[in-house]
Amino acid sequence: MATTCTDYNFREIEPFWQTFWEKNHSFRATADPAKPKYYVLDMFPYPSGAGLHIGHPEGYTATDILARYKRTRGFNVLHPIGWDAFGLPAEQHAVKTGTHPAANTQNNITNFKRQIKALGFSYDWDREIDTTDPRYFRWTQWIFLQLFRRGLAYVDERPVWWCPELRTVLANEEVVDGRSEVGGFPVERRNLRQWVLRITAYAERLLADLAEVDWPESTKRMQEAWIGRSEGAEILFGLEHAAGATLKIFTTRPDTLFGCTYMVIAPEHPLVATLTVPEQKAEVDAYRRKAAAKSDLERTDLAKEKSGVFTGAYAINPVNGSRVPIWVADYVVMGYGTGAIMAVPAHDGRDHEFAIRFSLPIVQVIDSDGAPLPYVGDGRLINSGTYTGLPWSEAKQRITADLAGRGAGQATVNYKLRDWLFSRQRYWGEPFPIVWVSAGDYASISAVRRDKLPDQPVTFTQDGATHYAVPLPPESLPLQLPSVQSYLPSGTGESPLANETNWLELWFNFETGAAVPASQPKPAGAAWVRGRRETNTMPQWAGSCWYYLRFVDPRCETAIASSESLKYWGTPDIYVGGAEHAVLHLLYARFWHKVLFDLGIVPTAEPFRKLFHQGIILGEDGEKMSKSRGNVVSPDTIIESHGTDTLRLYLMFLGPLEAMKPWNPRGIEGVHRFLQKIWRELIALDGSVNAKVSRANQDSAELTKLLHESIKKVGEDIENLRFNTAISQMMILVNAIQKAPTINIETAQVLVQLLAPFAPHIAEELWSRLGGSQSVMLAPWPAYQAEKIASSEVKIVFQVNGKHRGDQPVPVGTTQETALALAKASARVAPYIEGKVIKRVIFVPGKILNIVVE
RNA sequence: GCCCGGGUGGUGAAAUGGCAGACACUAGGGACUUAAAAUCCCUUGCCUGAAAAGGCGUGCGGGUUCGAGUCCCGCCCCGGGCACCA
Repeated sequence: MATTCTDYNFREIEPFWQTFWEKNHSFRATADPAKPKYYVLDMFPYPSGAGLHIGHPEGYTATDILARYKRTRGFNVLHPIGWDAFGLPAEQHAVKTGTHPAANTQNNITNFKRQIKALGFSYDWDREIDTTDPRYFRWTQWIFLQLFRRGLAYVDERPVWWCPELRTVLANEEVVDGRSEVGGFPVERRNLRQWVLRITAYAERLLADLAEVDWPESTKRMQEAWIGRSEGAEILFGLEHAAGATLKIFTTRPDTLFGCTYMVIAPEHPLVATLTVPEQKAEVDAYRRKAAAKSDLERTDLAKEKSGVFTGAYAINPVNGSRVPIWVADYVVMGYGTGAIMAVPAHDGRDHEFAIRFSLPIVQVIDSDGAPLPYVGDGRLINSGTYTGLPWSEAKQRITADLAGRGAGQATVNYKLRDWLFSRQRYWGEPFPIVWVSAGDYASISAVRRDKLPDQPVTFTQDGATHYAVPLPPESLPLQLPSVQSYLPSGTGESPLANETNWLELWFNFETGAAVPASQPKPAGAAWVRGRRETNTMPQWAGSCWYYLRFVDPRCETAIASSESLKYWGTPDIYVGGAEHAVLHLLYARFWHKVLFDLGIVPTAEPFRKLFHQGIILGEDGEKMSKSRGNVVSPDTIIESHGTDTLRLYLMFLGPLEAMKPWNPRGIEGVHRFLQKIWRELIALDGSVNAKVSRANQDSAELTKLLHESIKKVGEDIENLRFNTAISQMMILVNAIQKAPTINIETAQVLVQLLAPFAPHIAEELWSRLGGSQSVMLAPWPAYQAEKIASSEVKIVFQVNGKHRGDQPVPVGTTQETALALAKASARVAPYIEGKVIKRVIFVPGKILNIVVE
């Protein structure tokens, strides 16, 4: 059972074995309680029109090696793949060509599938999923409804990029230098009604549980920074002009409260209008307008010079009653803390810069031990009334506690993490399973379906009318996308779905989810209400937030996956993908997973126990691969010229998996030659087994030792994802086999087994020709024998004062005395110790003897 | 500015604190060949030397250690991420 070629003809061998695997369903994963499971997950690709990028096969080859290796170690391996297929490019293509995004997406998937199959990955294709398939996004919508029911989804006005010329909302990547990518028209920020997910409710757990996962430290640090927990205090400042009114600020430095000489509120702060005195109104309004017109980019660009205006109002410092001027400045942002700060110019760089610029007083309250201001270090308090003399950490607690006692403040924890903007004004995404109804209808629905609704109704108000969000009954899912006339946004800021009146405006049965266009008469029955569908769609993240759960039971029609499947397969044992997802995808997925955990649906609190990032492969020029640079390498080209086994091996031999490394086409020849050499050593010119390979042959002790060392090293390296050194070891073994006049056939078979996870096609072919039964994939991984590796002799290195002065083979177990005697007798060592006093001898048995002399 | 990585031959890279440069690539020389390709052998960090051998060498400067690419301190450079976060 092999091909008939006589030389290493990868063009014949590779398709042959790919067909074999496909016919035999070699990689189908079936739950088997008798076997331990191992779930290897790749970050599933977005099927772009450009096809596979060389970065895809890098990570996918790594996981494929691991998956194939684990199978031979007796694990029941789940290694699935699918498509993250909603998203902007397909929509843009649809706008341009008028073809349905689904058609374009299917074309791209077909192409991706062809490319991925050509790489010979051991995916279980029976589990293929596609996030745009209604049978899949039915459950994405279902999870949304769980979030909605638990009060974790709400509606709010949020700023988005708006292009007046195109009359459409733009994504960040569609805005280049303040202009639309298409057409180059100016863009502006505009508030639109958006769905928002309350990820901040999980901030504490998302942070704490990072301690439980085996992830790269850098990724954990990035998530920590993104969550941005800081402890401090909220402090209420009284307002001079309005008795009883207060201004709430957040600070991490309540210990510096006596050094507060002014306050700053964000331009968007709701109190700006009421605080500002009439004389300052014009100036403040002008400043606010200017700040609002600025993009985030401009606002940070202008950060070099602080700007701001005085409101004319004063606050009262709760700790000492001093009168503090209130300013408006855009270096304070509304989205963090309370949108207002107490400024302590002596101990904060930004406040200091601002105080200098506007000649505001600077009062030092922490002893800097002579260091210049601004001083942000620790120290004892000065100029701080009864707190003077306290160490700062103690002062923080005392001042906060004292303020709390008087109702003027409290200890708080703040997060940089914001709630997640979860809607897009686009066509090509999951529709929200939500219908908006009137207050009256909501009340009647609430009377009978209370358990399906959140504790607090989700509402928005427009043109004086308040709309209430009602979920579709889960049994009525999926809510499919209607076909539309145009994929262009409606022009009002709503998605193209807003133009589909018959889909949008409806009579809605809240018991069954049934819908009838509003243009038709209202059907009979108490459960029918007048509604309008949500026109937003979900972002691409939605589908990728839970796909790893669907893989365990991809065809389940009663749940996201059956509880038995979730129990057996659980979550991925290893997850491999790019570091570009370090924050967003990996944080969003953790959030959803925790919600599902709280619902009792998944058995663990964390989705990805072990995570690994493959490094980026750069172009030959050392730059990031990109179309515009023209340095993109396609896997197809290499497969055509050298075969996929060579490509796989080369990708892994380039360097450590996690490293960023440039593509170097010359190196491909090296690994290709390695495969040809293996073929030549094992197979004769006529295609039969080479005469030097026989069951009758006895391997030399050295070759036997090397073989067992190689079994050990290759296995260990695969477990640790150090594929480059595993390949080096195989090269060393093959070089030795080449030099041996004859080898035992079992040695050849073991070599083929070691090679199989890396270069599976040639391995299958050789295995078959060497007389192996069925597939090399079914042969258990060879075991090494420790006693075959142990040798009776070791080389001991002689050093004098740490410098290498020769070496000598000695029997294992040689004592320090014997070694020292040998060293003294050595012609190379002797001159360095002659006439010198030996101060000390360092002896590492079997390794090194270091003689320290005067 | 802050937070992560990283800096080793002509190149990609190896190296539990213990012989720096494994394994490859490139280049040079040789064998085989009418010739070329393929294949095989030798050389390939720098300096001195015919050789044996010796000296120097892992971005720079210090330190710890019998011994440092590896650990510590201070710099420089490159890459990535975040950034007025109170």
